[in-house]
Amino acid sequence: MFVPDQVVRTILHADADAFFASVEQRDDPALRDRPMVVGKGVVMAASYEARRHGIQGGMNGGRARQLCPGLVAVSPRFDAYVDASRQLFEVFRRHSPVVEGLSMEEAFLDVTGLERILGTPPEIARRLRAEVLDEVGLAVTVGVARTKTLAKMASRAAKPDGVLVVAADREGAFIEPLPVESLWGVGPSTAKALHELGVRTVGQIVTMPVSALATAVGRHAAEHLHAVALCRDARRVRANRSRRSIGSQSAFPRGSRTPPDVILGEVVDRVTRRMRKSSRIGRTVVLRLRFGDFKRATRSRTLRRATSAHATILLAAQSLLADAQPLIARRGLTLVGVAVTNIEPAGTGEQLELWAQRRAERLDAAVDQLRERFGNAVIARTPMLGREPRSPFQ
DNA sequence: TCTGGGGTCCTAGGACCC
DNA sequence: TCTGGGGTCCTAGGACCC
Repeated sequence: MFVPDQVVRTILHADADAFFASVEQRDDPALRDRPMVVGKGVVMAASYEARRHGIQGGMNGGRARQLCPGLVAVSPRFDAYVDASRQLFEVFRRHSPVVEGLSMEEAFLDVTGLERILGTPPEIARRLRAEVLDEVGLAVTVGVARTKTLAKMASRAAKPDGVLVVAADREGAFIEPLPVESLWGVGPSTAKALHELGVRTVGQIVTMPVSALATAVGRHAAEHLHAVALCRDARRVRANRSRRSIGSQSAFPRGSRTPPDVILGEVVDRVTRRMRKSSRIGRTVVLRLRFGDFKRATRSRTLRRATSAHATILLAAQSLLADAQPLIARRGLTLVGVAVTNIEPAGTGEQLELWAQRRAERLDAAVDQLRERFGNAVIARTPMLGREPRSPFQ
């Protein structure tokens, strides 16, 4: 017999405010209380002082300077953000055994049943914020509610540097007046489709039959929207979610002099390095392209077995790029990316392979050093275990 | 002012199998 | 031999998020 989950859960959504920008302001007092952004070409993060001038993430740097002439732009320091993120999650994990990270700077925490150990949810939220500020030096906003969607929207509404608890009997009052585009998961396209139905607020979604919503946004999205607008969202906080893909991409101006296959090599290098570092292998290679008109296309190929070998993944990516050559010749190319999906942890056999690859990399580096010292003529590489790579395709 | 880099999830059609 | 239902896998595209 189906037994519904009757437990009323309490979920926290904790989100560091303007993360990259706040780390920069924390580390450089000269940047504090000033409109500043991280990223010189494109705004990757904007401080709240910059946001007051209308500057947003993703915006072009020139436009941002136009909006705020005194704007300071700094280059990103990813190592510092990775470090801050690690500290942030250490604090999160002290406040709940079930922490689901959504990005470097935000997570859901399931605090159901922790009242006698850690206190009431508002108390947990207050202490979590105080500890992050004290230990990491960053402001975190926390939303508390019964479901993920409500917790996420509560923290959004409480930003910056705030807490919002949505009590079970206040859920409708909180969510219904909000515009549809404030719903987590509703972007420009879905918002437009809803507006065309005359639906502007979350409350209005409830008044629409699901079938009418479905004609505009598809059945699955319609059912999801309807449920979420009624504050029904049974998704649990899931700890230990493993990643589904590892990718990298590189954008360049149209007509760039560097040939695409050179860029492809660099991109594959970054991807396979990260795969090996995290002991993951993957089976599907996805080539991402963006053309001169900024429209996008993907091409993918699934290999016989999962791998993280640079040569295999490069070969697959090169062959996909060759297939797309007619398209590229016609439309021009402005971005090349490679993602590997169907990711799994490397098993014993693959661990050996990874070990061999790392050894080969070290050997290559040693050979390069010798060549530098003694010149090319002296050093000859004998092919090791001279096995020709077989076609990776099915 | 032409728009970075890293991800997730869903859809839909075709191939293939039982 | 034909038809149908149900399932999985692969490929391509799109929406959305930080």
